[in-house]
Order: sequence, then C-alpha cells, then structure tokens
Amino acid sequence: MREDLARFLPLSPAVLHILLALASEDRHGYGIILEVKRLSAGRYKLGPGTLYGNLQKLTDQGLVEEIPCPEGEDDRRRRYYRLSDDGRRLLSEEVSRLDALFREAKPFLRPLPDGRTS
Amino acid sequence: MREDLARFLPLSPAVLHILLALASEDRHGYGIILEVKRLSAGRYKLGPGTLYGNLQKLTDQGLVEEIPCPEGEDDRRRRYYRLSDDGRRLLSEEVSRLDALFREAKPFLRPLPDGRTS
DNA sequence: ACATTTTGATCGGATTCCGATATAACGGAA
DNA sequence: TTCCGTTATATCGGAATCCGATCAAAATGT
Repeated sequence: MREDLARFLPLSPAVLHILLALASEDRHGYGIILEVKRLSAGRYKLGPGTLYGNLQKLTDQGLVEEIPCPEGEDDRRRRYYRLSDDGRRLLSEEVSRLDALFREAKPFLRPLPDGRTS
Repeated sequence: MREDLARFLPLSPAVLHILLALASEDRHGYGIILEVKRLSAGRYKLGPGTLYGNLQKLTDQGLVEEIPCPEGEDDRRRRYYRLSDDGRRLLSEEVSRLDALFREAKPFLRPLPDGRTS
C-alpha cells in the first residue's frame, strides 16, 4: 500500500462496509444501504446519518468518487459513487490484514451452532 | 449467537483487536497492546486510552473477565483478563460474518504487490 | 389524486477515540 | 543503592465519529 494510505487505517465498521458494498459495482447512496444490509444478512444496519457523512468524508479523502449517472438510469435524485483506485487498494490491504488476523485466531474460536469454524 | 449478544455489534476496530488478542490466551493489559501490535504487524496501534477504557467497558458488559494473577507471575502491577464464554461467542460470530463478507468481495479486490488475493 | 416507497440530506446528543500525561513497579547495570 | 530504561495501569479532554430522528422531494403504484 502506498505509504500515505495508511493514515486512513483502521477502517471503522461503517467505512469498511461502505467500501465493501462499492467493491463489486458502482452504487448510489440508498443502493449502498441495501447492499450492506444484504451482505451482512441484516446484522449490520447502516443508517443515513452514518452513510452520507462518511460518503462525504470518503469523497474528500479521494477514496470514493462521485460519478455521473450511468446510462439507463433516469432517476435524477440518485447520486452514484465509485471506489477509486486508492480506495480499492486501501480496502484490499485492510481485508488482507484482517484476514490474516482471523486465520490466526480461528483455532481459538468457538464452533458455531451449525459446525462452521468460520 | 444468543439474541442479546447482537446488541454489541458491530465491533469497533479497537474492540475487535482486543478480543482477538485475548482469544489465544489470557493476557494483562500491556500484553494485549503488544499482541495487537504483533498480530497486525504494527499496522494497528492500540494506545492506552483506547485499551483501558474499552477493557473497563467490556468487563462491565461481561464479554471479558478479570482473573487473578496466574501462578508463576509475581508482577503485582499486572491485571489479567480473559475472554468470557459470551465474549468468545460474540467474537466467533463477528469473525464469521466478516469472513463471509470478505469472501464475497475478494473477486473485486486488487491483487496485492506480492500476488496475494487475500 | 393520493399514498407509499425511494432517495438524499441535515442536525445534534451520545458515544468513542486516542494522544498526552501521570504514576509507579520492575530489572539490570554501574 | 542509585540510576535508568522499560513495563504497566490509569485518567483526562478535545476531537472525531456514530446514528437515530427528521425533513423534503422525486418516483412509483393504485
């Protein structure tokens, strides 16, 4: 990771979820809320206050870019956002880091009800 | 996960790291700081203000328990902490949840410098 | 025309963060 | 036994963040 990206770490749960929701495709604000809900199976609820504040901050930081409305979309309320190269790099690094953390911790975690270890 | 444990979600980066550090063995406060530093390869720095405040909160919530000094230890400054059953259950569930999130996002993440995808 | 849903946005109290700082016990070296 | 660097816990308070409540407007459905 570029040296100067490290200053954004660690990612808050809100930022982590927002970036993850934007990883697969460009989305508008409300679409991010829905995707986060879907991704986390309803266990993490992203409210509007948390979303739009963070979206503004992430845009200022250059981790997310607002893009013009994609073709085929005509709802003029919607504002679309895209993960920037830096944002994707940062997210990749953070996921990698947490993944390594989890791998090390898993032997000490409780087996879940249906037998999964992770 | 027990229904009432969900109220502690989502875990802040600080809490997540503290619980992960306690997963492998009981530790005293400063030991947690060192273990977090080791686990995250220095990329997440846990300061005293963050640690002790959260430790107090986690103890109040019953996710972590203070335990008497293990035998073989005689430094009377040290206060030892252990992950409670609830704490381990909560951590397991959170790690599992994030793991699933990451799995879904990985195809869209940037390959890291040395070729890892995660 | 009307109600409902979707979408964006703001506000402010509550919570959390976290570096600076303080204090003291420990261990080793001189 | 004095000194000093490290270990260890703790508190304080400004700053940052969280996030539900609320509003407003556009879109959609009936």
